[in-house]
Amino acid sequence: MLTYMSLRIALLGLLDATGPASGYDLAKSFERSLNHVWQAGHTQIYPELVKMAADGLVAVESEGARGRKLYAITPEGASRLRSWLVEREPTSAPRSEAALQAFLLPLLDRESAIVVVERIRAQFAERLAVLECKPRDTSRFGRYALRLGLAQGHASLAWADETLAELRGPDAAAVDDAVGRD
Amino acid sequence: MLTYMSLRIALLGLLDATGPASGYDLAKSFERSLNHVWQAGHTQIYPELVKMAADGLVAVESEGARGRKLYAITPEGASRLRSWLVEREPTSAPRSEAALQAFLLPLLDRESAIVVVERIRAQFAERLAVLECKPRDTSRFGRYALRLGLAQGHASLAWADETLAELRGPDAAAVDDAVGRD
DNA sequence: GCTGCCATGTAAACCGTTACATGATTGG
DNA sequence: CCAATCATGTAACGGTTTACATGGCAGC
Repeated sequence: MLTYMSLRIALLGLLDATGPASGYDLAKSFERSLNHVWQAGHTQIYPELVKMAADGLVAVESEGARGRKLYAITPEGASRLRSWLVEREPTSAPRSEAALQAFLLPLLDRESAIVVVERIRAQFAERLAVLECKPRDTSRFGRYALRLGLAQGHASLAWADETLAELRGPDAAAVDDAVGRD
Repeated sequence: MLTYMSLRIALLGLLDATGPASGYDLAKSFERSLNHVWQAGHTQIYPELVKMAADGLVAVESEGARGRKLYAITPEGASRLRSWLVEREPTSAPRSEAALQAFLLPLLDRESAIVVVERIRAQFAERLAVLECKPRDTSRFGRYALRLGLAQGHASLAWADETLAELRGPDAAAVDDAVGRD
């Protein structure tokens, strides 16, 4: 019955933190700063802003060129945002294709398993690289989530390296050392 | 256009690994072994099995008492499963309410932030405790995913502890400043 | 004039959750 | 006999993705 409305919260959070913004701006913000935490495209954002305006959580502050509409958070919206943050017990619905592949690894022969783990590792590494490019100090907003992402990313990479070492076996250890990781 | 069909893969994986099973059995398996990797309830599983049978990926092997239907994976299904595992580049669509709360922490005053992080920490700890209860050696199936979950869980807990220390610690003034600014 | 980005939206299809619904069997 | 568990399903709703669609403005 309960709808979680996390998309609303994310939008309210961005509006509260960075001031009035258009749907377009918010979509960009999702791409830039929130993509490792929550995802949403403009096709989800535009209708949601309309509904949120109807519910009094945001208001159109001004309309600019090219039909650009600037939304601002209302006191009601700011209040709801803080209530959610303090009261909401976070739920986790893990759905990770990488973890699913890891789960099913024993179905494969050793060679194939190594290929799969290498690909998973590459993806973890890429994700981590993206996070490590982000400024850690300048934007204070989102820095806790950034650190959480970094911690999880490093742990995931370490898992991939351990798993590869195990799959390649003790004989391969010497080769590993000589060639280096990755 | 492409649907990822990860639910199908998960079902095929379980059928391949543990032999023929009913929808009910599969729902239990999800709860028991796959819940930290992929989630699905019986209302999703039953219709999906019917569609998979129509597509020739599984077949009803026998019907037992109480209308119990035993599904078995077909050679076609096993082949598709392995192709997916070897070829599929895993995609991640992160949607974590805990991370969202972490992201928005700077909106709160120090006291509230501590309460929120404590709750997040408790949930990470609970998740980890569940994983640590699972047998690590007996069932080799799923053990790689289990280790991945443990690694990520420990990293998440460490993040919570560090964050709490920072929020409570002598640097806490910096957080207050950050909240006050802008 | 063309390319690319700004800026907004709608509609259909798909995936997942919640609620509803039914009946058989086992153990106390 | 009653409760719990086994066992299967359907329907409605809501959230997400993909595809479609439009037009303004800026720089080359």
